[in-house]
Amino acid sequence: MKPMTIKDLANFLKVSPSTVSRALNNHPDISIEVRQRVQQLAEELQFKPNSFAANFRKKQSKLIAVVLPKIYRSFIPDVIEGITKTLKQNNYQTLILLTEDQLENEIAAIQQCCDMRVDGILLSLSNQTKNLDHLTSCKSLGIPLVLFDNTLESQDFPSVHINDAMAAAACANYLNDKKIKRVAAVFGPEELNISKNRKSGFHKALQENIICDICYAKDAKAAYDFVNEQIALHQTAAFFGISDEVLLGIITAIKENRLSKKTIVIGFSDGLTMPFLHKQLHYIFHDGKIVGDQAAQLILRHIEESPVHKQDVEIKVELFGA
Amino acid sequence: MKPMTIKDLANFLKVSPSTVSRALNNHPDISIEVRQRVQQLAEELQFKPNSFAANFRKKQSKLIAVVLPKIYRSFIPDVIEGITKTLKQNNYQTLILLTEDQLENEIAAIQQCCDMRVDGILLSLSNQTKNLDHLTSCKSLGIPLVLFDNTLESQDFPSVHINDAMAAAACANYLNDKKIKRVAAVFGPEELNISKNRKSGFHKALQENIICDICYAKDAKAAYDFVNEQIALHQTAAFFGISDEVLLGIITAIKENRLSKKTIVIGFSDGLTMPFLHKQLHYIFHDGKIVGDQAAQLILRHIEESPVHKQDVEIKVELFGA
DNA sequence: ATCGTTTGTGCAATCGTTTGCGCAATCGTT
DNA sequence: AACGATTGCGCAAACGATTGCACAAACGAT
Repeated sequence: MKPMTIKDLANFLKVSPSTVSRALNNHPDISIEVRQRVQQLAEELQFKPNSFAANFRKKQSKLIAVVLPKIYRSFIPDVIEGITKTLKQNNYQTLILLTEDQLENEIAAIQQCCDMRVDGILLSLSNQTKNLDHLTSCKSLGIPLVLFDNTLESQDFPSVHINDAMAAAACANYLNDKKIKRVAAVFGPEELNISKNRKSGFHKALQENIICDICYAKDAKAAYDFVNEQIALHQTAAFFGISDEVLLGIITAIKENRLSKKTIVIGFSDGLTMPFLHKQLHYIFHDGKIVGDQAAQLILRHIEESPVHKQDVEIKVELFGA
Repeated sequence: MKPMTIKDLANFLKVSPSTVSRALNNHPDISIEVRQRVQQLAEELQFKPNSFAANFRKKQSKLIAVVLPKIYRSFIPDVIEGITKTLKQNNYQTLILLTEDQLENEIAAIQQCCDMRVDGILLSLSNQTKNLDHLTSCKSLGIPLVLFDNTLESQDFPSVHINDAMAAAACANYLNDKKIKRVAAVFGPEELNISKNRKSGFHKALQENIICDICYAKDAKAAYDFVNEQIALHQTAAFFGISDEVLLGIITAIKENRLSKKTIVIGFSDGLTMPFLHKQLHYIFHDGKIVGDQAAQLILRHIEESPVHKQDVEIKVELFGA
């Protein structure tokens, strides 16, 4: 048997389809009594309007696409959680497209989003992405887009992220206060904007008399090797790690060297695994849920109040730890 | 200016809209020449058919919903990666709905999926879910659904997961061979089917003369506390952990007790963080990508070849480690 | 009683693609 | 040459909800 339509409901109630439609949408033109009668019957019969038809007519999908490189083990899961939660509350659904850090996939994903007429796009750039040329189609189609996490400065698209430079500076200042002589700093892939910003913030704040060895680690293993090396060479006793991934390498290395007690470790973390693993960890609590929530709110604002002036969101962070 | 339609293209090419539509869809009724002319112009003008209209007409969304409790730090990210990759290759997009382990959210999510007419649903049960009654609407609407990871036996819906009992038995056998006297086994939340299956498999295989202390840990901290306790009480030197989460607790505890070298740790892991953290770890490699890929393939089969006979997929796993 | 308003409802067009069916033109067979 | 089969394309009717507009009824004010 065919699914019910608005017409069926209308025939049954002896009103016109338009009335049913309006009643269901709480249109003020319809009298309270009729509205209730319609809604009640719809409820009883479990009638669900065909969303294809509605989307088609209204030209909106109630879909927001989240385009990102990969669902890493930390941070991103929280971001997605934050996004879906906020979107759901506003009757939007979340679409996930992964780019695997390939620019071509990112381009294809954006194209895909445009083709399927999503109502908005949340984008975290691949680390191959050097400019925003591939986003022109969004712009011309009028699809709102906000950048989050790994972003690029842009006139056209707002972004949401923490103030990486300032947060990294806070870490540097902590180390300054500890009067250390030397620190080993581990960043992520060099091309990532996050790496760049955190690195420059860190360096600007770090006192000049502190020697700083640096490394761009693509994964925990690379950080681990670097740390072992540094310990062997300089008995380094202070480490800065840009992410949970590299902190894992750092912490594993100092534990294996039996140095966990006397070593300072500081960095960026989502506050779960790493602080548990190493109780003395000091960290900038980088809360993905907030980033996700803010990004979602921003895109919703752009969807609903058409031309909003471009405005970035900068999330405040704090230094936590023992 | 309005976006182009098939009609515009048709007028321009002096053919009928139906011809354009068929040409674009490579319908064999259309001659090669016409087909090429149409496709070429479409390409040049960057014409994209309105997917709302197409979906509406064809009654399909090309959307698969993935409904799951939460994006934990391990395993699930891989599952999602596997799912999206396979679906994308088949021109489907992935929708994420999180239930936060609440049955009511799960019910609402399923309802939502039905309302928006997704083409299929991949569901990992919340741990409050004791039966599959809320899935009847999918059944009656004919929306294919496959269960994955945390599942329940069902006549109606196929499922994909590893053979938990057998994998846990493999761990037990490893311990049998090591001639240990005592083992502490840490499971996840008691109500999880995964916990139940792994536990019973483990116990059935474990030799009777081995003393086994068990614990249901809701997180790493609980596992950690339990392990510390066990070490204090019995100098336990063998541990079994059901997931990366509890393994983190176990490993952290034995490291803090300076026991990492002489202690056997075995369990289920996604093969990333934990084996890195503890090089001596033995683990059942529980690959989320494969689970995701298989689940996606299964749902696609159900969508495309209408009534497929119900058939579960059991993924083979192996014991890895030092 | 008459003439604006307001209020509530229905009519019918519309969104853009797909698809069943009809129909010419072409082809192959005897 | 005549006839059925095939090929290639167009016509027009869907799909089901939304919405601008028309319009009747009810109302209030003069």
